[in-house]
Amino acid sequence: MDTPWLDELEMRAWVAFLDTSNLLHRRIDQQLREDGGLTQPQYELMTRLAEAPGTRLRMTELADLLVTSRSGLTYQVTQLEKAGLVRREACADDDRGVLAVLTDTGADVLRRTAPGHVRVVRDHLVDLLDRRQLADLADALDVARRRLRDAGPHR
Amino acid sequence: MDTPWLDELEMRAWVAFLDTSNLLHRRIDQQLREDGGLTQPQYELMTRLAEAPGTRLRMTELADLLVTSRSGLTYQVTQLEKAGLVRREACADDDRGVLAVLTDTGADVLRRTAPGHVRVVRDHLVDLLDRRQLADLADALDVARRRLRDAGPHR
DNA sequence: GCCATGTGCTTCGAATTCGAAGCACATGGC
DNA sequence: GCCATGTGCTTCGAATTCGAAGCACATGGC
Repeated sequence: MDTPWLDELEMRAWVAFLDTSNLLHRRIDQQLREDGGLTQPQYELMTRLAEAPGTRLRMTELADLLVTSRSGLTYQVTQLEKAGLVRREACADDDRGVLAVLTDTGADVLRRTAPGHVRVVRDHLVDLLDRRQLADLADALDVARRRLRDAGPHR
Repeated sequence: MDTPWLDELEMRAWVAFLDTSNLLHRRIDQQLREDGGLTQPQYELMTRLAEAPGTRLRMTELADLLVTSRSGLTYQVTQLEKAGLVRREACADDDRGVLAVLTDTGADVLRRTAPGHVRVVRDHLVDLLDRRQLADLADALDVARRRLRDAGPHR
């Protein structure tokens, strides 16, 4: 069970990943706050709903997509519901189930907020890389994502 | 000020980055919790101290390295101080300054915890990529990191 | 149909996070 | 030297996070 320590290159990649992820997260948070209204978790939640067929998803599916805890999702959906951006709907197939649905107001807010958000993502990551780098990044991280998802669908 | 939306490749890279970063973060958290004792922010904090000359850093420097808020850092250092893993020291040059110092106990705990942590990082990211991919990843994210750090040293 | 077990979501309390305000010392212009 | 302003860190209260426990319905064996 002896695990070799990270060598220089590995460490460089890992620390760069960690730092960039932290910094980007913080920057996005800041932009969204200034832009008013939404927090980062809320924005991501609504985005996933917007992309889903019928702009609605089961709570559990949504939690998995967002990589968040179920209780955390309950809280955020409740917040967004109070703000009128999302509503809950009973699930037809399963009486225990709950669907989170993006409201029209929610879709509007998302449309207004998106450009600023994309601007940040472009300025600090996407536009800094050429096509090949983007493709490589996507490929590399896809592998990791698949591994992570396979290893632990259990929460 | 019209910002082009992300095209398919850009979106793929961005979502892969977001997901991988969330998943990895969660996995690491889980491993550290099971391994007992430390949380992820605490582990990272102690690692940065361990790497620093004299295993000590000014609070502000540490906060910047960790990409966390100053108040958040105060809290975590206090926790670690209670646990005897870190201690505070007055700063010689500046009476306002505080140094966080890794204690011997802290270094021991870190040594015991590190292998399991590296194992997770290897299993879910580093070992999935070949040398070229690692180098490309490090390069790409270095560019982003530099941009993020330049754009906002202000908190 | 009954019941043991599983699943989906929420509630709960404790821990952690944040930014704004506060406090103490540092710095530089005069 | 005095004072206006800056900087380093902590305190504060409010918001958010989590996992464990709780509750309701679902499922499948018999």
